[in-house]
Amino acid sequence: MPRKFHISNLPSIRRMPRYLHYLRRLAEQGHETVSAAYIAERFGFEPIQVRKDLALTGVTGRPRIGFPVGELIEAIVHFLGWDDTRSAVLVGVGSLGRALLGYDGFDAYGIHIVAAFDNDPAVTGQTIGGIRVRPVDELPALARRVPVNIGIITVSTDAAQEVCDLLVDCDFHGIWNFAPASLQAPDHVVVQTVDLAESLGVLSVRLARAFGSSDSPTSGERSPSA
Amino acid sequence: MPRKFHISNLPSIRRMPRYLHYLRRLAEQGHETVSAAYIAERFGFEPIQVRKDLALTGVTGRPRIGFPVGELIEAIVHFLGWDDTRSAVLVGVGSLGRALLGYDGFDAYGIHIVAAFDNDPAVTGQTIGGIRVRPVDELPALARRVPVNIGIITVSTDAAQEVCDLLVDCDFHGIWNFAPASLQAPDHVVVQTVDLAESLGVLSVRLARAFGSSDSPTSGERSPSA
DNA sequence: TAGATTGTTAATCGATTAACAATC
DNA sequence: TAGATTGTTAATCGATTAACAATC
Repeated sequence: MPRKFHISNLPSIRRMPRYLHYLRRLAEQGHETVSAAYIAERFGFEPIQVRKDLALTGVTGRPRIGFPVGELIEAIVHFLGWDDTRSAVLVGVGSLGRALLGYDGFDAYGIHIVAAFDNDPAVTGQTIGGIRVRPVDELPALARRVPVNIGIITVSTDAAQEVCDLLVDCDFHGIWNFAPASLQAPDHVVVQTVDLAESLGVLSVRLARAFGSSDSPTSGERSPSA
Repeated sequence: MPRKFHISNLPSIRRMPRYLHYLRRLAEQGHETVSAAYIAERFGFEPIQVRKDLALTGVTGRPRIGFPVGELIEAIVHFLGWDDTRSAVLVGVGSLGRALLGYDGFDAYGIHIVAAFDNDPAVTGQTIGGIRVRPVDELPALARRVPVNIGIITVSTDAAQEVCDLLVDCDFHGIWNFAPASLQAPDHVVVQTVDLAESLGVLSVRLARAFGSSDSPTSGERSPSA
């Protein structure tokens, strides 16, 4: 038994949403079947990788024909657990929290935001994206009343760990974290961080390797509004 | 020569910003040295992995003592290219674009936003985070006047590819994409996508594996503001 | 000194890619 | 039928982990 819970096929899982997005477009365009090579071409992958990934969904293709687009879409949605909605609360209604609350597409990703919390009295009471913002101290009561799976953390770095602890205390199963902080939580809680610093780090290193270090002095023009 | 530009050590690169963040906190707390085991403990990594990662920065530790915190911080910043600012423009001033414009910490990540663009007349002319929003058709002229490395795409999925093409035409080197779309760009352009769908997919699969499928019906309580 | 911690060299592990028989 | 495309089995590749001598 592994000491730590270990997910295999993580790279494949990551690719699934991209396949799904593309397959939906193909379906709209009337494609009923698609070959692995065709999909691979679109993403710059090897066809064998696409076949291996799609095999995880349980859908089988037919030689000469390819894979059934509709079945694949359904199977990937199921594979990702997106056909099974989990409810979520959002904590931290700053500009990012506001942006997430305003996005009405999360239901397609199996997430339904049922409440939002913030401690700033200037924000509580407001309704954003149909969700009323409440003071954070009302969170435990709501979590007791309604089974909520997921907590979305969009507070500042300083407050993130504290909010994380609160969510853990309230028996949340998963945390979707947007604060640039490495949260510490018990092993049984799934913490998924969207780390912009990581993304910018990779972008920066890739740029440096492709083009050498930056060749554009920032000094050229200040913020043009100044 | 590899057909596709291939980055090695990508997993290590991804971990660097987390090390950096933690090391800075240690420095604030007065730590002058730190062992790989101590860092590993914090993140749940194996000490050898931390040693391997840190070795990439060129900093060498001393047996019995550990690694010099200050040197590590400097070396990681340099490794990530964050000591060398690249200028960027942002296209798409919706709620997410607004949130990014309002964030003043990007300079620490080697990015300086010099301009923002949108086609909505209700938005152009506004100043957000000290940046005036201009019509998109002014982008090429600005790109000619000021050397800009990076384009940040925060438009809708539908418009993302079009904006990407525009940035490519304007000789941008890198694209930081927040639209949930797999952009197609020439190989010499570095495209880094922040894919919330990917993140939600991984979160969802990890939750399903840890807890089985969702056990909380969404129906329990509607949006409480209703 | 003794022992903790490093850097290096080797072993393991998982993911990607290759090869190819099966089959529509 | 002929040939494109699949699923499977094997090989390669890169990343992680283990082992251990060097050293502060």
